Amino acid sequence: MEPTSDDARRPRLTRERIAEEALRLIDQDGLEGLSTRRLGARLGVEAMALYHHFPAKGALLDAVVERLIAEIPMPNCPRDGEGWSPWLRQVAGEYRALALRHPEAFVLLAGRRFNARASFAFLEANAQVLLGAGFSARQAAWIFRAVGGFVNGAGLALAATLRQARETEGALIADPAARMPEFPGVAALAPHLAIGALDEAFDFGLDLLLAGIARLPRGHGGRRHVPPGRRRRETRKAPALRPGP
Amino acid sequence: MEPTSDDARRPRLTRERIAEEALRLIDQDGLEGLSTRRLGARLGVEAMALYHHFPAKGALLDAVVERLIAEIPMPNCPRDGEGWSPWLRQVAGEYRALALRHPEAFVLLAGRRFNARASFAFLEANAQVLLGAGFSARQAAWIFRAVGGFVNGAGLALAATLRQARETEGALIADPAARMPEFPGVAALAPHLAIGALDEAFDFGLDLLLAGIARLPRGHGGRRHVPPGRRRRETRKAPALRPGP
DNA sequence: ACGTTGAGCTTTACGCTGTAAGGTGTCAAG
DNA sequence: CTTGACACCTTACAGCGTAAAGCTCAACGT
Repeated sequence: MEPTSDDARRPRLTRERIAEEALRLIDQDGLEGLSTRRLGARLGVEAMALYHHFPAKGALLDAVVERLIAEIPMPNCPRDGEGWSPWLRQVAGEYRALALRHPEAFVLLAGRRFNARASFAFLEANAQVLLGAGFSARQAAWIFRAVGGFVNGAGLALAATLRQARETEGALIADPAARMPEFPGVAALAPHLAIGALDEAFDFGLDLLLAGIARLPRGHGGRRHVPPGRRRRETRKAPALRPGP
Repeated sequence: MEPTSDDARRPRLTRERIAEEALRLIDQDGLEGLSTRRLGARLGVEAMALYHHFPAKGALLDAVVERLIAEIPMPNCPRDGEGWSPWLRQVAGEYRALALRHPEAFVLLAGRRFNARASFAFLEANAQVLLGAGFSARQAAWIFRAVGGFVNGAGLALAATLRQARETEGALIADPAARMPEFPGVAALAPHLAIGALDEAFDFGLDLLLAGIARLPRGHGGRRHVPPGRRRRETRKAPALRPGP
């Protein structure tokens, strides 16, 4: 089973090497630039060779997602009741850093369901911290969804902004107002939505969430969360279970 | 310039008709199922005919995004200082409803920068409401980013969940715990992350944000937002302006 | 020492994609 | 009737994901 033969010539293919080169290719040429043939060429191999390591391209993308998740350094989990907030803040920051480093690949993170182990391990660490802080399972799940949703959305917006900035490469950047006389409100907000203000906007949103979470009553029951405002008054959306059997 | 000729035979192509049929096709067969040829066939036309109405497929997708945005009913904008909260809640709910109705297309909304007029008009309405409520431009921009990020992320997660549920079509659904003995935390959260709990999780996150926003000091200056916790203590990420010109 | 095996990669091929280039038909204006 | 523009069609090309079969060669049982 050992290769031992032409290591000198070619370092042999592994899932890890493939996923890593795939990520590099995405970073360089965008998601649409990743094709089995081009990836194979970079690895010194024909396209079909990849299919001995992944059943389909989708599985390869899952591996790239896992590689991205693995890039997040996990700080040592606090077990006391108060460490959860800085912990969440740091993990959220690292997650966002992925969008900065890999704007072309970030949509994979935001758009695909966690499938692989590394992703579950990531989720597990978060769950442990929240449960350890005294939140109920229900609260922890909702907190994860809320923070996760925000971080995904903000990362996606950041990635899109970076991508667009790279495309228009120094061309007509911004032109904040004056270009849209009919949208004065947008013009007023524009400077604070520009690329330089993204950091602060992210911190703002995250602080909002964390402050709200800190104010939650801890309880393993977590019977029902009824916030300041009344429940939505319009007709509730159906829970969207599949219609037919 | 008027068609007036073979309306009986074929209703003529317009950008609107094309975008609408494209959305229907995406809803039915997924984003990857949208091809110029298949779309053309549905419209009773050859693929290349589309290129007389859109310069490229990307422009068509932008039109689909615009169509989606236009689907959001905009409630009459409040001009007083308190109406912003229910207004935001309703708009957020409608936005999320898009993810429910068009799970396959939602990634377009979350992943592409707003380009077209309708999208700007949407942004403008939000800006007007927030500015009218007494928030500074900076605050309004951050609020929009925070709520927008959350709503995009949550919608994406919802869409992914719906998509996955449709794929595994009644097959091994959920299997909440027992399948992963090494991830007890995840197993504990799983029931509250399942498809039936998504509504409540969304409301929870949104309430968190809205409550936090309501607590903001109104001010046109909005000099600096320094929340309960100290600023991020780790080294700040670079603002990510493009590196070299 | 020798045939067998099977992993790892290549070859070939198919149906699909987006779209560039140029052709065709129809209709309104002159 | 001629003209020209517009809307659509035809053809073609390079590239895509991947099914199926072939090649090469180290490792193994006998």
